[in-house]
Amino acid sequence: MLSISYTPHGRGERPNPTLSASPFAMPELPEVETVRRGLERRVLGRTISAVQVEREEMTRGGAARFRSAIEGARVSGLRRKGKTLALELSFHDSSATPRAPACLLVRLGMTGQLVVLPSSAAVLPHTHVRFLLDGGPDELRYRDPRRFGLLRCCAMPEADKALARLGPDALEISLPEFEKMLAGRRGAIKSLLMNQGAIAGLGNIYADEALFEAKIHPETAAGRLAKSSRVSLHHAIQSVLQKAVRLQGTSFRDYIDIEGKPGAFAMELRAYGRAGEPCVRCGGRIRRIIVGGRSSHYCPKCQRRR
DNA sequence: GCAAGCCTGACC
DNA sequence: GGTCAGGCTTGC
Repeated sequence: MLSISYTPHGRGERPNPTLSASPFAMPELPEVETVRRGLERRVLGRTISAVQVEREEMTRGGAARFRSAIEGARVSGLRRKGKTLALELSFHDSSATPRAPACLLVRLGMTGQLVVLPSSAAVLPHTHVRFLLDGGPDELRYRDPRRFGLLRCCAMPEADKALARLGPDALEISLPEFEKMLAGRRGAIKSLLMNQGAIAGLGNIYADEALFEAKIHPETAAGRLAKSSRVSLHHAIQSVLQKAVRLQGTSFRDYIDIEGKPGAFAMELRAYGRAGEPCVRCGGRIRRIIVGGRSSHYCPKCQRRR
């Protein structure tokens, strides 16, 4: 089994105790970055010779249009902003009507997976689109049991516009940008971190982890964070995401290796999903509350409200 | 019935 | 600029 990408459940890896409550690790920025790197190795520079749409509504705008917009394209670039992947498509056909560069935007939602497999491999349930590469022998498949994901093929300017609607990437945002983003915001910091238009890439899991690292209560008004808290939160976001990018890379390698090492998926979550457990820092009890309609996990003792 | 990410619409 | 609720889907 050759998977170029992030897949929540590999074959042969042991379930990770810290994730046992929620079997699917949601694709947030680190998982999407892992997918991007995998695609860079396996798909960049290759030509999508045919597209097979198994489920029309995944393509927005219709299967026929989707197919004709992509077939014959070479994957000339792979970008990521936040949790959105952009496959840049170029055409070098000799036809009378040359086609302008286009872009395939992919959002994995909750359970989306992009996988490169031999075309002969069994097609798993919930596989919605298959992209045949260079006329075979393998293909890129999009699979998404819950179908919260999005595939959209559009012209380049339109794709840029869509990406511009996202806030700065959470791995790239500078401290001044981050502070500007916080300024004047009266809502809960947790909600703001999950607002993709403000900062792109954080989901529920890493938002909780970053707030835990920075010792900030999730309901703190974003614009009222002290300078020291702004600095430590900015730093926590970067370090939590960087660590996760490293670990997902590891999990990916172990996934293709059937003998994957135990703990391959061990993203050590210190707050998320640990309600009722002792805080690893102070021994307090991790609490779960709802902030902005989302479950939030924090330590009431070391993440004090201010 | 709940959880996830993201959208939309209602409302202040 | 905010919040809140509802809807989508599936597996636990």
